[in-house]
Amino acid sequence: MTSRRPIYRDDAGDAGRAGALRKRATINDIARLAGVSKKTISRVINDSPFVKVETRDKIRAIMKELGYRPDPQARGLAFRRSFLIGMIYDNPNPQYVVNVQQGILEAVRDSGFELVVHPCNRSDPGFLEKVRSFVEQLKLFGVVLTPSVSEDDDLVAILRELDCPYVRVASVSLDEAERMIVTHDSEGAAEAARHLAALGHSRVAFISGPPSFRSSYERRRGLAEGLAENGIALQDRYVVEGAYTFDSGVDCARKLLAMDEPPTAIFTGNDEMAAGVYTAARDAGVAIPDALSVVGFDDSPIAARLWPPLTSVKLPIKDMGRFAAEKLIDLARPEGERRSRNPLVRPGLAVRESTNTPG
Amino acid sequence: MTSRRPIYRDDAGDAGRAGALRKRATINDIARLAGVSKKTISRVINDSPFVKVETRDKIRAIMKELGYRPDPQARGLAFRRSFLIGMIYDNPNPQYVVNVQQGILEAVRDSGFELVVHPCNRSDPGFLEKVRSFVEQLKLFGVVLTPSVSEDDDLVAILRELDCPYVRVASVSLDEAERMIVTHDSEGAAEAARHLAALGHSRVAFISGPPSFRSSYERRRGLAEGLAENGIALQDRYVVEGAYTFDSGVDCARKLLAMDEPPTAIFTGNDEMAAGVYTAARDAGVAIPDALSVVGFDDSPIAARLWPPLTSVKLPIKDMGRFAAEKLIDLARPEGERRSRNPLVRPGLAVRESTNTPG
DNA sequence: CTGAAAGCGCTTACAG
DNA sequence: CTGAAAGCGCTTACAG
Repeated sequence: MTSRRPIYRDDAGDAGRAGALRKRATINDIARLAGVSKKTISRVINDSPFVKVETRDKIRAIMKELGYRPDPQARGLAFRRSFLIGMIYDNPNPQYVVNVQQGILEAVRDSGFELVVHPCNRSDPGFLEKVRSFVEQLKLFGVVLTPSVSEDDDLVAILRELDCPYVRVASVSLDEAERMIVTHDSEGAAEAARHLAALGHSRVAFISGPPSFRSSYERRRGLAEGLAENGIALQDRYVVEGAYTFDSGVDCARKLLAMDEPPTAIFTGNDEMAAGVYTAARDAGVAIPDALSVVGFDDSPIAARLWPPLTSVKLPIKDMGRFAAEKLIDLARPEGERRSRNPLVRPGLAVRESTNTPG
Repeated sequence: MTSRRPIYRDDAGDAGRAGALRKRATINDIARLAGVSKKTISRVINDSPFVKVETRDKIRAIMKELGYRPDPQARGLAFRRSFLIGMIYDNPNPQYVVNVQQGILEAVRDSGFELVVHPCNRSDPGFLEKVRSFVEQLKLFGVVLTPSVSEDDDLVAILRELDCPYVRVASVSLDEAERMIVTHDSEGAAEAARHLAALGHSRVAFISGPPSFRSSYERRRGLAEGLAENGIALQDRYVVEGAYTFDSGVDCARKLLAMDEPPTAIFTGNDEMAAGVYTAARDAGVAIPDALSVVGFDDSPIAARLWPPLTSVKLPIKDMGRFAAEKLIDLARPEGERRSRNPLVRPGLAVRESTNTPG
């Protein structure tokens, strides 16, 4: 490659090359060619109805011919708003993060928007100010918030103050419908409970995520409700607090398995912790699923790669990201023209081989 | 939250509140307060040496007091370049993607740059034009390229043509040193080979990634060299082509295990395929590590969660991302002031429990 | 339906 | 070392 560099240098000098370094057309070029003012071009760019149809079509043709596309930076400066969508997250699970990103990117494709990612740390005392600065500096068009930052009302207050549109992804509704993607975690957990109850389990344990995540509470609630439907109580002694990490899963499972009357099934707040349960069970000589049933949450790639393959509650994470970004873009339309769809996000249960009748 | 909304509305009207919706200071405000022209402010912003020290300090103090920070959009428009760094990738492995992102974000923190992510599909015929459009529209400050897009010379040609700085992350050097982060994959593979040779394996197989990835070739080459050092040949019949996916790992391993004289050890191009080998081995009743040793590549989280825990070649992926972004930012400095570090990226071997002497 | 003027918040090119 | 003018490529507010 190195040797080729001069070639591009030369190309740069060659004004005859197709658009190589020839400057891109601007709104002024289009205006001149169309014989109208640049304000009219601006109207066409922004889909204003106040342009004669012939004028509009003529301008569009010229734009197309020159491959003209308005400069987002210049528009942004004049609009006082960029065309960037931010994803703000503080999530220990990378798989979750990429999936949401993929969803947002699908929604954003060919829309003229781009995605800026902004991880953060809620326990950092400067957290709120850093997010404020990020949003303010970039004059973000809007942001997508995922758990647990989506549950932070102080953060949301700042976004409102900055007049920055946002959509929150969370396990329960925390805001107006047009600003929420609700994931109904409790329903997924309830389904896991029904599955275990149907197999005959009554000593069911729960390893929760950290209390700073609303999902920890919702997943527990769903489990308790699903069990209750079948006349089974979720006993406090069978509920232990993990941290959504592999290691915490190992620790919690060790405690549960060391009990005098250990549970016959463990439901974990996510798959990472379920993987930890596998390790603890192996160390304790407890066979899955014959001596112990395990159900995870997320249905992440690891679920199918564990042995035995893990039964897990599945959330359409990528879709959630896409829906969130679509809502955000929708928020930009004049109120009358909003599509205002409220896509259904429902958890399901991916049943594999980690559950069986109680040993 | 909904009920609180009016509160912020009211706040907005309260000009007394600390900076709530008060407009942020601009270069003009600073100039007025400092009693100098905005050009001088601009000089301070851009660290020009042509400002009297007292003037500079006074201006800095005023900036600090008002919490002034120049508007990147306006600077970008004048500079004809944004302060956004792009990450362009086409990678089947989400874990790799997040790790590189994390590294870039570490480098970018507090630097005034932000990260825009741009996944793409190299097999899409419009691939090159889409990337061109992305870079051109956003007037990216620079881009980080990861495999396999980092190996695409046509893409690089476009970036040069657009005068967009870039840094390539790849398994071998493909460009000038200041534009490369070389990961030396072959060395990692050689180390895996030495480990297997030391255990006494001579029938060693390789499941490669797709040929469109340079790493597929480099990892094979390293394996062959490491074995050769120990007088062992990598036999063609033991080399099969996978696709860096779990399923391809299963398929390839099935073939290998069905041979008349199956290998006693399998080295895979990544951990995902190693997980596939585990599944195929279990189905075939082949015990790991006693009847079959397995070594993966990437040392991704899954490696430690498989059973038995997987021995794997470890690449400092996050560091690679950070180094790449640091180089990119460095490229912006005047040639004399570049720090021009060339950080060492070397693979290592994380030895776990998936390897043993040949059964 | 259309346009001339002013402005968004910065920098470049030139002059002193 | 410093500044007045012009410009980056768009939009807003106003006028017609």
